[in-house]
Amino acid sequence: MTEPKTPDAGTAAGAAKKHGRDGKSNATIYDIARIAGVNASTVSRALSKPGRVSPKTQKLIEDAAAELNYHVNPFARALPTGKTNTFGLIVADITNPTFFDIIRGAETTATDRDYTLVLAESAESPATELTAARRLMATVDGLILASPRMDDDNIRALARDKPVVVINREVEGVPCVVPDVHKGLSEAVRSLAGNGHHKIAYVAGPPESWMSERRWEGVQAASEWSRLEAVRLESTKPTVDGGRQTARDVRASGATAVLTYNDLLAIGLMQELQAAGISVPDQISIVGFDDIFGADFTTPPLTTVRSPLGECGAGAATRLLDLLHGTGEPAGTLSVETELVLRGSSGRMLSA
Amino acid sequence: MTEPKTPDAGTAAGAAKKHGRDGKSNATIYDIARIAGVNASTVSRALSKPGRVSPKTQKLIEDAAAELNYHVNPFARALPTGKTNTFGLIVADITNPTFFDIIRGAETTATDRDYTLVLAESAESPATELTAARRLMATVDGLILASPRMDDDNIRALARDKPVVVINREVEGVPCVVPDVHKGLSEAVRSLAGNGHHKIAYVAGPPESWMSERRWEGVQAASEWSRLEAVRLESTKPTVDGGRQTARDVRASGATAVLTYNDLLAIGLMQELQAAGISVPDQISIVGFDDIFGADFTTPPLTTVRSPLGECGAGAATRLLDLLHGTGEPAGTLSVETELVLRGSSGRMLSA
DNA sequence: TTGTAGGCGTTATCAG
DNA sequence: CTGATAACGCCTACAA
Repeated sequence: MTEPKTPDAGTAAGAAKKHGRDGKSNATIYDIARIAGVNASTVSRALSKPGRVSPKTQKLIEDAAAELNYHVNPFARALPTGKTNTFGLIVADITNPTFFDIIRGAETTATDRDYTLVLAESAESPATELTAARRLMATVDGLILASPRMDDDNIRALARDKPVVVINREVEGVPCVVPDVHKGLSEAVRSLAGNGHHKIAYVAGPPESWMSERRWEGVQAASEWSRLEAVRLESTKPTVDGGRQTARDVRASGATAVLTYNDLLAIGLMQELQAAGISVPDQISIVGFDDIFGADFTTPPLTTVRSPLGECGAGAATRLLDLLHGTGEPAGTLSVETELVLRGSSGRMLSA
Repeated sequence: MTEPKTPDAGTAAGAAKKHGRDGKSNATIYDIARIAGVNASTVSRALSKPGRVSPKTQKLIEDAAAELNYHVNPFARALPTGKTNTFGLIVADITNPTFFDIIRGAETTATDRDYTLVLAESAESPATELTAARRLMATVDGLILASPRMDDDNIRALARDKPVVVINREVEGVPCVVPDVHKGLSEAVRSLAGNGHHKIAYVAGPPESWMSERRWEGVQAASEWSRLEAVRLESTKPTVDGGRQTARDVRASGATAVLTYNDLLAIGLMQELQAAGISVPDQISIVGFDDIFGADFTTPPLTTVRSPLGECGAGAATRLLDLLHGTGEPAGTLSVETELVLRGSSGRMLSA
């Protein structure tokens, strides 16, 4: 407006240069202190807990900080306090789309509350999981375990160290977020019964899966209530491929409707059945579990019991952050509702 | 063997107790030093760079460390060195399954090489992206940007600070990992031409997407070569829903085959077209891009140009780690191959 | 080979 | 309200 300025006047680089910083290393509270003419500890106070410093020095310091483009060094901060504003999420299998939504939910609420998410996976191995957990424990303020495969004792041991929240499984003494199968499952079974089915099959997931057992129990309970016969079938792995492989057993079982441990199994099963010329749902009804991404891509689109995975991720993160901030229950299970999503893969049998 | 020991003798807790640690705070190199009867700096040496200490003291120290169940404090280590054994990955949209393979690839190679992956997303916003990047820069050794939306200059600025690798986009002076559209796209167009199509449409992605432009160029080039007419259509967002909304324009365009910026668009488009009673591929062929999870769930399964997303993630991570370790080129693009995955959604028109 | 001493950037505890 | 000063746990010259 008046006089020409040097090219970088007023910029952070300019300020840094002006104040003798080499621009490579970052500004520290000492640099700010020097410019603002106060002590470094005052700067620390002003920048961490606002209000404990006089308004004018506060402003002085903030200006200097802005000028230097100052950012706290998280490590230096973590050293005395132990806080990192970071939490870990360990999922059983990054490959499994079930976890996509969980990751998303957790990441979103993390950044919303100014936390950073660190991600790791266990590849379905209890040992790998424990290793990953131990590793993360050193760097994070808390940990979320999604469908953990390690045993309860290990989880409790971790939880003694730092806040831990478990998703998709109940562990005594540890805060958990678990979809309650009851509602969704009874809706599903009732729907099936209403469509004239008498015998249904449940295709189970991995034996280590806590949730698979809960779902089987739910199927049994609901079947009993609706006076249906329920049989249990095993699967090799909870994937599309695993689903394909169960087609044989499903047909042999004589069930006219099948519920699967998860959507992947359902999709594989449906593919295999259709390939064998069996019409879904005219000859057999299929109901999945979770409502993962892509469940509605199939023809017919998959009927499924939706687990609010995103909610679980977000809920667990919220729970953890509350724990970290002193609020929130130290333990207990947060139950989230499941619901039937009725699409095309289930319905009435076509009478031959 | 000789005398009765206390119940927890030999355990970490026992050792900690025996040596006066309260079991809450973690053991430090000083604790080890005391037990091993050496100086803390010797412990530091023994534990970080093996070989710079005599075999016997080395063993002494290692035993003490094991006894105390010692783990380095990453922050304390990071403070003097600046190294965190951590790198960041920022994806444009956690919602988009395209990125899950990338995340998986990066996570896997990260843990393989004993690094930890920190995840963040930009929600397709250049500003959010930059904020996230800045935030991560403070805590990580390097950064991977998957389909970044911010401009080249910002990326280069970040890259001046710490190693940065870009996926799905080319930025001058920054190491990149980019799928080369050429091969896959020419295969696709040739296949279409071979099936008697004369006019094809390209449904573009977001204007900020560098990759969308490359794909359009690729479509044009391949079309020219095969003497096809190519028209470009815009989309609102690169999602299933966005795909549905383009159905109208696609029909109006008069094209008999359409390539889309990504699979999500293709799936949405196919759903909408089929809902309108148009048969795929009998009346119109659809080819997606990427081959995301679920692309083969549709009926007919989606023909698509596969981008090796997992490879990109892994490649970028490897590249980054090499950079971090002094090996590897400082810049230049690593090109990975695309290929046509011929499934059911493309083919010959059914002559009316 | 090993010990000594200083520093990395913040926070916290005291005085003043 | 603000200024010294001592941790926090580890690394790294430098010296012995």
